[in-house]
Amino acid sequence: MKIASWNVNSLNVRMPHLVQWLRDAQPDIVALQETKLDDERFPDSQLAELGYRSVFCGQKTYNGVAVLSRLPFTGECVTAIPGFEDPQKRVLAATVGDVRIVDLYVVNGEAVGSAKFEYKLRWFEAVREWLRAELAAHPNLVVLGDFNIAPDDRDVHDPKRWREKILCSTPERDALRSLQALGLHDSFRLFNEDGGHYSWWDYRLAAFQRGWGLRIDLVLVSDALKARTTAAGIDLVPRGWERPSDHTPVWVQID
DNA sequence: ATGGTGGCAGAGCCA
Repeated sequence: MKIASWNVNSLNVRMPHLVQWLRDAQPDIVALQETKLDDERFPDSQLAELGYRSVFCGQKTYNGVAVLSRLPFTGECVTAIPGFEDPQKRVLAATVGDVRIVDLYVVNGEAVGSAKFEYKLRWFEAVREWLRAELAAHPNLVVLGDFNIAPDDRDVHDPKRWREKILCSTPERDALRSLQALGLHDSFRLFNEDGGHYSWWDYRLAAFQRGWGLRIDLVLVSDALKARTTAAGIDLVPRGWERPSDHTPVWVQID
C-alpha cells in the first residue's frame, strides 16, 4: 500500500496537478493539506471518477485537509482535535482497512516568539495528546502531512541561515521529538540518513532551482507499521511542473 | 536589513 502526503496550496489551482500525479504515482491513499476549499466545493465526484473516495474538512481561503483512498473508508472520521477549541481546519483522521490515517496541517508559526508561534506549540501539544489516544486505539497508525518543522539540520539547505528560525527552532524540534517519543518513526529516515532531501521550497528567489529547500513534510509510522514499511521517498517531479505548489509529494510503501 | 512569490480576493492576510 502506497500512502502519500501533499500540501497542494489550493486544490482549485492544483487539481490538474493532482490528477496527473495520481495517474503517474498510483498512490493508494493521499493526504492533502491547504485545500482552501469549503466542503460544498470539494471535487469528490471528479476524484471518484479516478477511483478515489474522499473525506475532507475544509474552509475557504485558508487551511483545509482531505484524505483520498482507493479502498473504502471504515470506522470513525475525526475532523477536530478533541478538547481543543480551534476554528482552523487542520486535522483529519480516517481509517482504511487496518490502518488509521491522521492528516495534519501543522500551524506555520510565522516567527519564533510571535503569538502564532505560541499557538503552534499549544496546538502541537494538543495533537500529541490526541495521538496518544489514537495510538492506543489504533496500533497501525500513520501520521502524515505538512509538519512545518524540519526535524534536524540535515533537513535544511543552509542550517546557519535557518538557525533558531521558524520551522527549525529548538522548541519546535523538541515538540516534534516529544510526539515521536509516543512511538512514531520518520519513515524517510528508515531508508535514508543523508542530508539534502527536501519537500518544500519557497516561491521566492527561485529557491527550487537553487536547491534551497527544507524537509518539512513527513510520514510518521507507528512501531507496528514500521515493521511493514518497505520504502519511503520524496517525489520531486511535481515541484518542477508549471505553476506548482511550493510543496512536493512525500510517500511511504507499507506491505 | 529587507524583500522576493503565490493564493485568495479584491486590500491585506497568510505562508
